Parts: sequence; structure tokens; C-alpha cells
Amino acid sequence: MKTKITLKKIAKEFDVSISTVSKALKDSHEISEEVREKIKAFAAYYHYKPNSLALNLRNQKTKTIGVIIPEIVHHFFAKVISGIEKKANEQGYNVMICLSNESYEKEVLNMEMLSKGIVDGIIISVAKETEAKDDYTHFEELISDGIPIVMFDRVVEKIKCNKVIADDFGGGFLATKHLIDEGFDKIAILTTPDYVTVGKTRMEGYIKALENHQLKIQNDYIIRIDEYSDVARQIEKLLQQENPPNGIFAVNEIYAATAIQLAHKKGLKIPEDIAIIGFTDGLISSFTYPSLTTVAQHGRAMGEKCFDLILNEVNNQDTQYQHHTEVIGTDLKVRESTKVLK
Amino acid sequence: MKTKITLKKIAKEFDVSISTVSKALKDSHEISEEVREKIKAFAAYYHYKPNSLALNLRNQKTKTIGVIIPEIVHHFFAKVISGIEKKANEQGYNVMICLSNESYEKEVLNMEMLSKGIVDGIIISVAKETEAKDDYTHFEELISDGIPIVMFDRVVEKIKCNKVIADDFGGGFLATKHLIDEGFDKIAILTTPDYVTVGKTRMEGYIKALENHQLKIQNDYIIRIDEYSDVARQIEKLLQQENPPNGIFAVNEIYAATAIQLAHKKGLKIPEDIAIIGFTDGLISSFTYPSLTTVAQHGRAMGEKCFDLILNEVNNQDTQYQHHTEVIGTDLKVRESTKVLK
DNA sequence: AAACACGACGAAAACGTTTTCGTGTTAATA
DNA sequence: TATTAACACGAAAACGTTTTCGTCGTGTTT
Repeated sequence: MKTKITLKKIAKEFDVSISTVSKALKDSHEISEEVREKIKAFAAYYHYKPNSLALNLRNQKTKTIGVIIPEIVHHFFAKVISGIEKKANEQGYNVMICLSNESYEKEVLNMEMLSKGIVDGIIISVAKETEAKDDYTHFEELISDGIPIVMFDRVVEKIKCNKVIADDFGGGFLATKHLIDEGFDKIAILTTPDYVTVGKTRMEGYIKALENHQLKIQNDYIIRIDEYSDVARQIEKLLQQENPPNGIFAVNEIYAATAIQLAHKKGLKIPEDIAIIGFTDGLISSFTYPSLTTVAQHGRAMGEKCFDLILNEVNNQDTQYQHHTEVIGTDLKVRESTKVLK
Repeated sequence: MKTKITLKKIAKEFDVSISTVSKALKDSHEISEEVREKIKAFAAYYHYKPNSLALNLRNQKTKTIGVIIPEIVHHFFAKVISGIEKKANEQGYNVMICLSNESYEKEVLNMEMLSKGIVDGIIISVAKETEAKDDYTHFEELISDGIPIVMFDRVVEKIKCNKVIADDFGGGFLATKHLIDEGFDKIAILTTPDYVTVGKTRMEGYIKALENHQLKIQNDYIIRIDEYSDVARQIEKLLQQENPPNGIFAVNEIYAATAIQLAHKKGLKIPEDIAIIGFTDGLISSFTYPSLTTVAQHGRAMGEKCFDLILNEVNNQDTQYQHHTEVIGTDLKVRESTKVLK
């Protein structure tokens, strides 16, 4: 292949030193205008661009942030990324995206790769498998090596770093309260296994709301979905209980949309017979029938905040840095699946 | 901050040369077992990892592929990325994702950034604005500089590089033929402006199918959606014509899902009064009511193919390389929105 | 005793930059 | 005429690796 043009080659072409070329291209007054111009013309002709690797190596920073997410085919994560990317671009930073596919092993691999000097900091949402395994040594290592880390959404309590989370508790509370306010009193929850902290926290909001309104917490209304077996079947069982719920709070959009379909199938009217509310305002919500009320999570805002925090830490590595957790509020997008016309 | 551990520092610690350390860590027999072991222990303790920048600079390759997509909050592109990422990981490659946000300027910026030596090759789907502007000099430059490029989905004919596209023509044909076969004879199309080549090509399939069945091509059945004004309004107009269609082929999922909603609003029964079919099997399709028949695009497969091609070119830069265009077949996912029970 | 082999390590180049600190030539000044 | 100032450029270090080619000392072989 045509090998890339470098300072060295330009220098050779005009029989000058590399320093001269470098200075000429930066319009240094040290170099005579004549030499300057001919070097610049030559460089432009061959599309000379300074090699980033060399620059990064010299400057000991890359102006690149690594992002590790569990899954990219997921509206929320995509939103967060777009937030990160936006802010990063404004600041002349690049973004390197890695997928853990919810796997502990891939997460560790990604972290190792990113910690080899190619990024200045890492933004991560931890994989479900890692949460289940409860092993966070890979985070501790990197932090002790001085690499700034920001966690978002799926964060781990015991690791000391900056964090950005949605107000999962508040969102769960809001969603449940909304159902209660609309007159529903037998409210079930479709949630995740407890090791997924966001699911757990949303459920705590759900419980709090029930308690506030003197509603009983019923174990058969609490469905922890096992994603490794048939999701629809598990939801169907809930609907077929002898004392079925008249309201469902699903901790994500997919569970909610699936519940809507199953309710249709069972001939239930939504929201008259059963109201349904989801979490995360993805694309699906507006197109279900009836359209789905959800708790909006503001993924984009979370992404932007993540970048602010990481940039801050990257630029403040000398001082004793104070970590904190940023909570991004959630709010209700009321659509048709909960709105009973009176 | 705690500055990173390097060969130099380890060398200093044991008062040996850098070469000795490097060799010791690679278990070279040149180094005595005693020295080897103590160096390895020390390195492990401090999580020594060879700096990638230095390695990449030395090896003149980065094992990183850059990917530029117009939009990440888009199921199809997310799928493609996940395909690329999967293959890349298998081969020990990293992926650097950049977003053009459909902007020509950002696309150019991204290309320039990636061409500064940080990636070995670039996979790109071109921005709508670039297609509209019809200016592709930034591609020509990079290619003439010897940087391998693979285009996917939104490709540009005149640029000589490897390409991966869906069978848009075949898909458009398939979708339209399906509607015809199901007994619909007044078939409209919701498409993009002509400069978006995928939309244009899908429409050519649509026209071909109509012709094959001796159906007239009606201009008022061809709606080129302008995304900068109210999309729903434009679709609504189609439904309100004095001679409305009884079948709609939408070149993407959003237009199709919107059409479903508007049909409901107008009191039309789907598919009895009007059948609707979409393109790209995203998440939405399964959750609309009725569920949406679509043409599946196999984004993941496209991503995998992209990586195969780029890897091939990266590894074959010396030989005279033959570019070609890979077409990934599409197929029908028949759901409820077109299936009339007889 | 001389030649040789081998074990264990170091020096230095190379990748592509930037930047500091010379250095030599010419022109202006005392 | 001797000193100095300005100008135009070069040498070299540094970033962190890997790798080739020494080199030095010790021990073995003839």
C-alpha cells in the first residue's frame, strides 16, 4: 500500500531536518517564509496529518474516553451513548465503545484493553453477570492504577468512583403512585432478579408507594422475571392467578409491552380492566396499542453528565478528588395505558 | 495521580536495562530464571500492561477499526455494530464508534480524526446530508491515502471500495408482491426523498412488482416523506385522499408504525381495510397492534460481513486488491398487519 | 594454554511527534 | 574592526515498546 506521509519523508524531500518541517507546518516564524510555504504546499498535497499515536504517546494523553455498555441494541444505552458522544465532541474528545454483552469475562477483557493507555478514562454500566457474580476486583485494580472511572445506571455501591444514576427509587414510586391515584388497587410488579440493582431499587419505590397507601405487599404480585426462560409464560401466569392484578408496573419497556399483548390475548381491556406502566421511554412505548405510559429516564442527560464527570476527573488528577453520585430525575410520560376516561 | 508503571520504572527498580525487563516479561530464556521471576512478580504486583500506543506506533498498526454511523439510536445500526463488534472481538480487534448525526460536516470531521493513524480501516454508512450534498471527496482522499474503507447500507456508487448492502430492491419487490398476493391492489409507498439511495432502491422494487402485476403506478400513492416537517401529517393526507390505498408499503419501521396508528384513528381495520408492511425488523414491529409484517434486513449479518471485508483488505494491502459489493438477502417476516384470514 | 561456546545481559534503533537548546551565518552596531 | 543581534535552521531528548546485535565473563574443549 501507499505508506503514510510523515514529517520524516517531507524532510527528506526538501533535504531539511524534521524539526524544520514540524515548525514550518505550525507556521513558526523561525522558518523562512519561502521554506515554510513550499513545505506546507507539499504537505497539503499529500494530505499530511500528524499521527495521533505519536502525539498521544508524547503528550501522555489520548483525548479518548472508553465506554463499556452491556448491550447496544437497547434504546436506553444508545441514548446514553449519544449524550456522551455529543459532549465529547464539543470538547474535542473521541469515544471508544465496547460491548460486554452482559458477560463478566468480556467486561474484564474490555477493561484490560482500555487500560493499556488508549483512553484517558472509562465510563461503564456493569454487566448483569458481574452483578450476579459480585466480583469487582477489575474495577478496584484500574482505580488503584489511577484510571478515572465513571459508572452509570448499573453502578456498584462499594466501588469508590463517580456515578450517574436515574432516580430508580423515585421512578418506581412515581409509577406505582400513579396507578394508585388512577384508582387501581391490586398492583403487581414485573421486575428483575434482585442482583440487578436498578430493578431492585425500582421495586423498593413500588413497595414504598404501596405502604404509603396502606396497600398490602403480596408476594404473588411480585414477579422476578428470569430472562433465561420463557418471559411471556411468566407474565401469563400472573394474569391467570385466581385473584389477578388490575395494575402492572413493569421495570422496563419490553416486559410492559409483552404484558399489553398478553392482556389483549386474554381479552382484557386496557386500561379499564388492567392498567400497565413501563420504565424507560424507548421507541416501543409510543407505538403499542394502547400507547404505553412510562417513567422517562433521560438517558441522554445521563450520558452528558457522565462525560462532564469523567472530564473533570481527567483534568484533576493531581488534586485529591472527591467522588460523588449524580442522580438524574425521572418523570412520568402519561399515555393511554393508564388513563381511564371518567 | 499515580503515574503508570512502565518498563523503564521496573528497570530502574532492579537496576537492569529496559531490554532485560522486556525480555523477562516475555519469558525469554536469555534472562536468568532468578531475574525473570522477580521482575515478573514485581510487574504483576503493579498490574503492568504494555502501553498500546507505543506498541501500535512501533508495529504500525492498531488492531482497531473505526465505524461511522449516522445515528446510534436506531435499531438497525445498533444491530450492525453488534455484528461488527462480535467479529472484531473474535479476531482481537477493537471498534471505535463515531456518530455523524446525519451531518456532512461531522462525517468529514470523523473521517479526518480516524485517519490520523488510530485505526487500521474504516466502516461507514454515509450521512443523509452527504448523500444530498453529493460530495464525496473526503472518501476519495482517504482511499488515495491507502486507508481501507468499507461502506454499508448507505453506500455511494462511484466510490471504489468494498460495500455491503441489503437487497433493497428485492426487499421492496417482496414486500409489494406480498401485498398483491394477499389481494390488495391499491398500494401506496411511504418512502424517503430520492437522494436517500436505500429508499429509492426499495421503491424501484415496489414499482417493479406493480408492473409485474399490471398495476398502475400512481403518483399520488408515492409519498416521499420530508422528515423536517410533520411526518404524521404527510401520512394522514395519503389516507384522506378520495381514492385511498388499501395497502401501504413503508420503507422503514417508524413510517409503518405511524401509519398503523393513523389508520386506527381513522377507524380503519388492519389488515381488512388496509394492510401495512414495513422494512427493517426492529423492536417496534412485534409490539404494534396488530403486529407489523416487515422485510427483515439482517443487520447483524451485514455487520459481520463488513468486518470480514475490512479485515481482508487490511491484511492484503500489498496485493492489487479487488473490491466488490456484497448483497445480503432480505426476507419477509409475516405478522398480523397483512395477513387476512380467509 | 589457546580457542571456543554459551549464558546473561546491555545498547541502540525504530515507530512519529514536539520542543528546547544550541549553532552558524549574515547584518547591524559601537 | 570587533562585538552583538537577528535570522534560519539542526540536534537531540522524550513518550514506551520490541528486537537485533553486541559484549563481557565464565567454563569447556582441544
